[in-house]
Order: sequence, then structure tokens, then C-alpha cells
Amino acid sequence: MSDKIDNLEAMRHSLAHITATAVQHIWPEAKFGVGPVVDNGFYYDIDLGDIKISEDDLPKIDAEMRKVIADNQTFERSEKPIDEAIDWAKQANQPYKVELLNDLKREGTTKANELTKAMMGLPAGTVGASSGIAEVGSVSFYSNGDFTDLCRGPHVESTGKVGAFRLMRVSGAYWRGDEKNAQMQRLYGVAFNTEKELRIHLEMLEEAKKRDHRKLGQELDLFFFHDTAPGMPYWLPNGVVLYNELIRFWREEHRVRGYQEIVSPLINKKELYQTSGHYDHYWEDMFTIESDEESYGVKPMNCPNAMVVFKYTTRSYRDLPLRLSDTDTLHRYEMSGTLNGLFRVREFRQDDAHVFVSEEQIKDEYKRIFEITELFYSIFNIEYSFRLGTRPDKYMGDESLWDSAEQTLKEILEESGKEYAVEEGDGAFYGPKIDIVMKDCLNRPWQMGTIQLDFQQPLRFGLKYAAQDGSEKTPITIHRVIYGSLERFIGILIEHLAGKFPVWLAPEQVRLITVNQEDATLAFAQKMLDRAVELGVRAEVDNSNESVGKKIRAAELMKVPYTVVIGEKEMAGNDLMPRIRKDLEVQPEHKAVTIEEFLNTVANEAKSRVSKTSF
RNA sequence: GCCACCUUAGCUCAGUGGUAGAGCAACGGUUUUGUAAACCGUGGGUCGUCGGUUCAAAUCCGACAGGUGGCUCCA
Repeated sequence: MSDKIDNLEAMRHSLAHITATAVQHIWPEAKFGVGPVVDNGFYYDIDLGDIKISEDDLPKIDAEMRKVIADNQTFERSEKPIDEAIDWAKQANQPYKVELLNDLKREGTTKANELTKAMMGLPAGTVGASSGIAEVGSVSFYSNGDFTDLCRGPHVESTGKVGAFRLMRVSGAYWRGDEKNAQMQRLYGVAFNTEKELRIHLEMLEEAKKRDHRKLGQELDLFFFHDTAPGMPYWLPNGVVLYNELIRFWREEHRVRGYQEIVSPLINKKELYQTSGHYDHYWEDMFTIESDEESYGVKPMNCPNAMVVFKYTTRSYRDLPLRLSDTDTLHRYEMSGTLNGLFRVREFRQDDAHVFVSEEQIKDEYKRIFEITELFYSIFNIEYSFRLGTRPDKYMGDESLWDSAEQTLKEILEESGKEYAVEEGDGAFYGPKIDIVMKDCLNRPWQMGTIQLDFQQPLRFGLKYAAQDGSEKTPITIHRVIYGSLERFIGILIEHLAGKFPVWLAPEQVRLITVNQEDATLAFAQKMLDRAVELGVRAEVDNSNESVGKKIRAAELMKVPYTVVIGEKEMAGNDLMPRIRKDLEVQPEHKAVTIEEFLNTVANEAKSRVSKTSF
């Protein structure tokens, strides 16, 4: 770790501290939670009772912070034995700090200190003020001016040395992340060493807004949301092209890899979910229907139906791995506050498949699935990472089975040589999983694909196959999606490409622009359009009574890959000079081509799903 | 669901107590255009919904709906 990073860390810590200082100056009754450093900045959780901080209060807090900074107060570090610290916190009327300290006492400060040292890269056993590590049994405090806060540090020397920052927003946050606890108010800030870095960060945020998939979804006429169905997208013709092309690609690649597609009911009796176990774990998050005195659930996932399909007929070891895929529409009653454009919706489709395997086949099948993953994610050239989710608090089945399943997934990940993170307790209730995570334009992580191991549902549904030795065995199910949901994937795709889709995905691949409104010009354009349609190229004619410049601009704004102007020259038999969207260009000077060359090239590019033009 | 904020024409936005405005888009006309915005004109809004305060509400208050940023949740 370089000094600069350490300094940035200390600086952000100090700013969180200064935020608390300012809040206490303004609202002396404030009770403080925690104020950690996060990506690009810091936050502080504060309980002000009935007083609600709104964004209008930020300038006031900011001004107070800058006063403290202008004072250049020294951060005085001190240590207290844990019991004294608890007394201090009680006296200071800081119940959250008392709670933290009591927990620290229970866990032992040694462990906490060693953890801190590990984070700071210091050797074990280091203690004392110079290292910033408290003696065993003690905790550290930092004081500046009239404010003292329990804090592990490190801090900068004085309040004047904190670089550039900006308070960004305020939001609610549950104490210790548990919704059963009191809701506190969280003040967020970003902070950098220099004004310039801060400015660059803020500009980046502005740029990110331009590629927000919700904004581009509207500008490019891809989809919209409506009060009639919150959280459920209406897909417009342009968006449906994207949707269908992605599914077409998926079908082609899965068909050759032995997947067979099924379709199953969207509405199922509650008994199905009782059998699968979803009734106990998921019923509250489902849309439900009472009809003919029966209770139905709108399906939130495909697996129970896939189990039914497996059980439909006798199965043999010869059938395994049995790979059943589907893209049925799913509904989940997500909490209103969590809905977010295409990233979290209540209605969506997954590029789903359930692979039924014997225990010996798990590893090999996982490898095959990893290969598919690699293919799909490399074609879009978007960064992704793996995340292993282990047994959650709410789980089904016995622990030893979970442990061995988790071990298997770890081995698979290790063997794949890919880096991965472990998220304890993040598995599905029926088994551990490997998730593929991608980031949106604001760097927020989203779970995309997921590959889950399931020993439970096959047991619950009583799935059996005839083994080679004539015995009956229960298969294991691998649940897997590559894109994740088509909705979320399209959202990520829009943001990463800023709406500039490769030719194979572009809703409109070619726009023909007429120079004038003469009948002959229109007829010529129409003939070229007919040929394009014949070759499977998605083309449109813009014959509006506008200047060529304006029509070019319109095509450019819709991010159409190819624009061709049709006028006297073309009609006289001259070659076309297609205008190529900048990001597709391989060379600034493109060559003239005949209509046939042009349309065939576009058709081939779309078919081979290349990301650059060959003109 | 929780906290804060937002909702005015198809879109982007102005309008803070005296019965609604602009640009773009749309439509009509003039023009007949050569690679990112020709010109003139026209239509379009119960100011998210419902209720309240007031002589008077887009504007103040409340509820609800939808959305944004977080929290929580996340198969």
C-alpha cells in the first residue's frame, strides 16, 4: 500500500469524524453510529430522533465542516481501557457507541486490533500510539476541538489536512444493517486528495448519467415503465429486437451444446411450491391468485416446473446430463423501494436451464457451463467477476451435504483459475451458488448469471433415474443462467455500450436518407430497402422533408450503425459512401461500395456477430 | 417495506398564492436540400390523483400513486 492511499484512507476517516463534529455542533443531541470509509468517500450514521435531515440541510452541515477544517484543530489520539470507554459513552449519552463497545468487550479488543493491523499491513503484535493500534484491552479515541469520538483511526494530523470533499446525499440506514433496528440517517460524502480529483469524480458521475439505461431506453425507444404495472417493463419494437437477438444467440449456442428447450405454466397451484420448498421460503414474495377456491402462485422461478418435467417420464443414467432450458416469464413481488429501471423489476425472463446430473458429472458439467459463460461474456467484452455464495441462515437440507457442495464449488473455482470472492450466507436456500457479477455505469455491482447446485429439490420431488447397476438414484440439479435476466442484462449492456449496439444487436442497422422528395429518389431508396429486407438487414428509409444534415443528425442520435445518403449520384450508379458510426470504424477512410457489397457485408457482420465493421 | 427527495405538453425544463410558458418533437405550408439542426405557421396541458386551507392553489397542507438515491431484501 502506498503512502498516498494510506493518507486518502486517513483523510476520509477524518472527514467522517469532521462530519460528526459538525452535526454535533448543529444538533448537540445527536447520537452517533458508525462512520466508515467507503469507495470514493465516507459516510456517518446519525440518529437525531425526530429531526429529519434533508438534502437542504447539507449546505449548513458543509459550512460547519469547513469551519472546523479552517480551525485546523489537531486530532488528539488517546486510549481508554474498555470499561472506562463504556462509562464515557454512557455519560456522553451515546447508546450506539455503548453497544459497539460492549460487543468489542465481548469479542475482545485483541481480535479487533489484529484485524485492524492486518488491514493496515502491520506486523502482528504492534501496539502503541505510533502505530495507531490500541493496547490489548483498550480502545482508541480521537478528539478535535470540543468533539471526541470512539474511532480506530487512522486520522490525519489535524482537521486542516483533509483534501477536497463534498457531501453528496442523505439517506436512511438501519442500525447495523438490520431492519428490525432503529433507522438512522446516513450522510454520504466523497473525498479526494485534490480538488482536481474531486472534480474529475463529479464529472464522471455526470457522464455516467448520460449512459443511464433508463435515459437511453427512452431516447432510443427501447422500453418504458407505466403506472399500470410498476416494475414491469413495456418493451417497444426497438427493445424487442435486442431482446430477441439475445435469445436467438443463446438458443443457437445452447442447442449445439445439448440443451433442449421447454415451456411450462406461468401460474401454478401452491402445492407445487409446497413440494419445492418455496412456499415456506418465498410465498410472501410471490404474486398470488385465489381462483375456484384454490390458491395459485405466479411463478417466480422455473425450477419447480423443471422438476415436474424431469419426473414426467422414466429417466435413465443414459439421459444424463439432461439439460432443460427455458425462458418463461417470471414475476416476483419485489419491495417497491428496491425497483430500479431494468436492474430490478417485478416481471422478467431468465435464460434459464436446469441440468440434471449424477454426482460424478457435476464438475465436468460446471466446466462446460463455464465455457458457455466465457463465450457469452467475451462477445460483449464486459468485465465480470465470480462470487461464491455459501449456506444462508434460512436453508434446507443437512449441513454435511451443504459443506460438501460448497467444497465442490470451491474446487471448481480453484481449478478454473479465476479469481472469486466468497460471500458467506449468500447461497440459495436449496444450495450454494457461483454468481457472475457485473457493474453498472455508477460502478454498482449487480448479480447477473448464476450457477447453483441443488441437492434438495430433486429429493423433495422424488426424482429418480435408473443407474447403470439397475438401482434407483436421485439426480442433482444445476440451476444456471448466463445472462441472468434478459432485462438486467440489457440494462447493463445499454450502459456499457452507451446505447451503441454492435450491428447484430442494433434495432436499426441501416438508415437510408433521401436527398430530396422526388418520386424517382424514393423509388430507388425503396428498392434498396426491399433488398435489405431480403438479406435480413434491418433498414429504414428517412424520406422526410428535412435537410440532409438534419436527417443525418437524427440517425446519429438514434445511434444507427450505418447511414447511406441516396441522391442523384447513387441513382446514376455511383458507389455508396456509407457513413459509419464512429465506434465501429476500423479506419477513418472508408471505401466506396456497391449496394450489393454494402448490404451483404452488413448482413454478414450481423450474422457473425462481429464488433467492428469490415468497411 | 423504511428514510430523504422528485412528479408542469410526447421529451428537456421555466414558472413559489392572482385562472399556464420556452426549446425540441408532432402537424400544415414554403423550400428540393449531399453527411450532426432551412424558413414560416398550427395544434397540444383538469400542472401525477384525491382531499383540505384560502376570496383565489401548479404554487401552502394531508393522503395516495409512480419515480430517484440509499437502507433492507435479493431464487
